[in-house]
Amino acid sequence: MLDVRFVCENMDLVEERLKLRGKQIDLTEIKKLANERLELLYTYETNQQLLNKSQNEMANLDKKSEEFAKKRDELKEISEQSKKAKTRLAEVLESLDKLILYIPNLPQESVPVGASEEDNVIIKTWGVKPSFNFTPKNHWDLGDTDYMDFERGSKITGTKFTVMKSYAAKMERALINLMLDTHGEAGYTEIFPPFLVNRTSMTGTGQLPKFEEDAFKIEGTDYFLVPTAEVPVTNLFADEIIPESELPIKYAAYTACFRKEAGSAGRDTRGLIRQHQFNKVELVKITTPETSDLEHKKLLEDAERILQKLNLHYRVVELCGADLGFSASKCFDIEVWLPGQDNYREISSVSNFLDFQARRAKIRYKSESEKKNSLAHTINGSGLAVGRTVVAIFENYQQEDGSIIVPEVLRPYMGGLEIIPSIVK
RNA sequence: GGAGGAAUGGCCGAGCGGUUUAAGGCGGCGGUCUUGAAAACCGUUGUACUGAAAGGUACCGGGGGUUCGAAUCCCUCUUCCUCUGCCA
Repeated sequence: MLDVRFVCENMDLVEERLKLRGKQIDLTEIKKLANERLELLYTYETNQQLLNKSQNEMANLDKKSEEFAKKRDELKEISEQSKKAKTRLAEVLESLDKLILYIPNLPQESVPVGASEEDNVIIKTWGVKPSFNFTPKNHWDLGDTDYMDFERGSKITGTKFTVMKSYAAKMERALINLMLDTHGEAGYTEIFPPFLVNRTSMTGTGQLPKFEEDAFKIEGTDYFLVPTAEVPVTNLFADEIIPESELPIKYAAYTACFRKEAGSAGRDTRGLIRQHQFNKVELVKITTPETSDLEHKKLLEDAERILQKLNLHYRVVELCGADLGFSASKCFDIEVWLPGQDNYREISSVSNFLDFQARRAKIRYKSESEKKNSLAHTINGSGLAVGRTVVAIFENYQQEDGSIIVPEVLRPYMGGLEIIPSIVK
């Protein structure tokens, strides 16, 4: 969330920056509540001071004296006023929280202006599109049903759940290991977190309260299925103060991810692209404000490395204001080339949140030079979405007969397998 | 799932409703002494809000209550430990 104080003192700037997201947001109610908070705080603290100062006096008075009774009644009056202010203060804070938690992060100044994803800016292209002397197939034509069983997935669970089988199942597992090993070599510590998180964690990283309809909730509990490993891993440091010497913290985590995909009904109905459950390896960094921009760019490179190892053609786009996620201040998407769809598709999203998540989750660090505590910066990115990587391999490495060449770097992870036999009839 | 016990500062550990301004110890930091170190001694020590500052307020697992006044009494929730049941 944004700093209430900053919002009140820079209302014009904040409104201007939020416009980059294509949204008009009214901040006057926030300012009103913030002022009331200060007034109440003053009333409460003045009364408390009076009460505290009377402590010794009361202790030393004869409990049966008239003076004691008189003083007691006097203090009772003050105490009641104090409690009233405190109650009202709690209400004001709650309303204030409610408002501020729904306000998205400010886009960084460098973020391109735009109205939709059409306005994202391509900043890099790596590799070349593979050429085929035949018409490349979709991954579902290459995989259905012996490698990817869409129908039985729907039967046992529901639509947008798929059963991975045989070499495709092995490839999911192999990719997870390849990704975790690669990131491990780059200095990321491996984390295997719980797949269920509580409401506080979901709020800390910004999935709640605004996007509850996107999350799967376990009935009868306050637990949510993780929509991304970002949630458990970033919240590892919630409510903690990290010594600066330990920064940057670099974590890599595999989890299954669960998303309701509310609002995207009718899109990507076929194939593995959009699923309610998918595997993902996520990279998370906690940094100081000074280094977050650099670490953001380095994290992008770490994610790109996987595609480079797999020799998959991709491009990097910087998201324009309108396409930016709620918590992000700046975001790069990596889009892999999918010949079967004749299109680039997002396979990784690498965001810098600055102190937006840190303020929500209370992730701080102790500065060595100044000996004070400050909010940390958080960064994360997919490294990569595993299911979509399988899609990319199937479509980019297909041969005319429908068999699929296993990328060399993946072979040691698949028992030396070189070719996935064709099941195309 | 059942039965007990516990929760106090970075850590350990005291704490009869009002000199608690949370004792004491350890650790950390600074200093004295020393060629250097150790030891000893002295000082210091968290977080948030508020304030220009001095300072003030709050925080003894969370929330509520009793009281002029709660770390202390009451209710409730959570977490951890021990024993026990079931279990990959």
